Amino acid sequence: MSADLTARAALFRALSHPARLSLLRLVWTREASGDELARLMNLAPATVSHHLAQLTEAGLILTRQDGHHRLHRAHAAALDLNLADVVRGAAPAPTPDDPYRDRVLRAFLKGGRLTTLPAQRKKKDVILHELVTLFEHGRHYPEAEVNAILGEVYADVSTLRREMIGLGVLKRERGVYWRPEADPTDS
Amino acid sequence: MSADLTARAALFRALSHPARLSLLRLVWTREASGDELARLMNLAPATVSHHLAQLTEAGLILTRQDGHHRLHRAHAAALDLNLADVVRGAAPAPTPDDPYRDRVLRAFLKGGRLTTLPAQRKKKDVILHELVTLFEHGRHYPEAEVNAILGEVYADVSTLRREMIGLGVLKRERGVYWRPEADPTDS
DNA sequence: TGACTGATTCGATGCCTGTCGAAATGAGCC
DNA sequence: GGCTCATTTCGACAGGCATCGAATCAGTCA
Repeated sequence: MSADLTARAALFRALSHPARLSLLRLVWTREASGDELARLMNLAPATVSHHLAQLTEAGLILTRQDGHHRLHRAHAAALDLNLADVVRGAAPAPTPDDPYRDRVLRAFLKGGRLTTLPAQRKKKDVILHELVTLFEHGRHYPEAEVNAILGEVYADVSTLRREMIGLGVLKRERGVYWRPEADPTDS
Repeated sequence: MSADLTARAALFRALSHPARLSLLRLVWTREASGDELARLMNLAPATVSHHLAQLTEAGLILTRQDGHHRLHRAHAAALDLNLADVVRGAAPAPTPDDPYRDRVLRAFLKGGRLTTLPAQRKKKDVILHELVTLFEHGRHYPEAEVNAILGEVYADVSTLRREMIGLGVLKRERGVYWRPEADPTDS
């Protein structure tokens, strides 16, 4: 019953640019590396990487390492859906696993500690969503305990706190903190 | 065999915003008027109108007049497509008729003459695409003939010429004009 | 016809996105 | 370890888009 219109919109958003459709079609039957695609499409490698990242995040492209290259191919099965079903919410979640999330977590959380707080918003959100799981639902935390918990992970505790409040994954009132039940970024 | 990635991307673009998905779902089973939708979604009527226009242009919503209201409903049949087919180009054109195009043409072309050249780019493009059909494919036109043909439709011939060249629906070289085979806005 | 009401358009504002060059990263190889 | 090449990230810029209030338009009813 999770409507989650934003997630569905994100799927369509990934498909809403001609260059990305073109990319998908190019890797539909055979694998191709990033700069091969860049050459085929007359785009800068950076731009292709950008588009591939969006397709990957939507779960529409799979990637494997092969020597110096990284080979991409379309995840055709993920697209075998009826449009109307997706719009109405009858189709299964289009992104079963989230490779982007994994990449971000691996990149910034090393040995259980946060190396840097990402500046890019999407990545920061991933990190904050992950870190807030350190708090239990339905419990109230005094600021000192919040600081202790976050301090295990990252030195600049106050920034983390502020960012979590800003994102809404953590709530504060009268110096007491808690983790709200509903994720504010959902539907 | 027409790739026409831009048109396919446009379909996805129409679906790529949560508000538009929400609108589609609201009018999936029952009709609703614009300001009813605005109230339901807590958006300004202007914003809803904007989103409805995009959905309509993509052929996803049908509208009929009823008393003081204009009632909208989802064109569910237009969405009964397989995502992979649309991406690969195997699905039939998602927008069989184009109500937006019709509206623009009716608004600006009266009695076979152009009343005003629209300032809004999307509308101007519609008009220019329509007017360029006055020229045959594979023929070369001296400037005088171009002026004569366009003059039948609109007084400011030089602006029309310039805009068509700019859009790429008309080509010029050494004072000779012709209509290129491929629509530059396709593919 | 005139007036009313809902819908659309216009104009402004702020955010988001596509694009690229340059710099940083990372994976293989010696 | 260092070298090389592909890829990604960063920073910047331009163009596009969502949103709204105000002004305009259009259709209906009296």
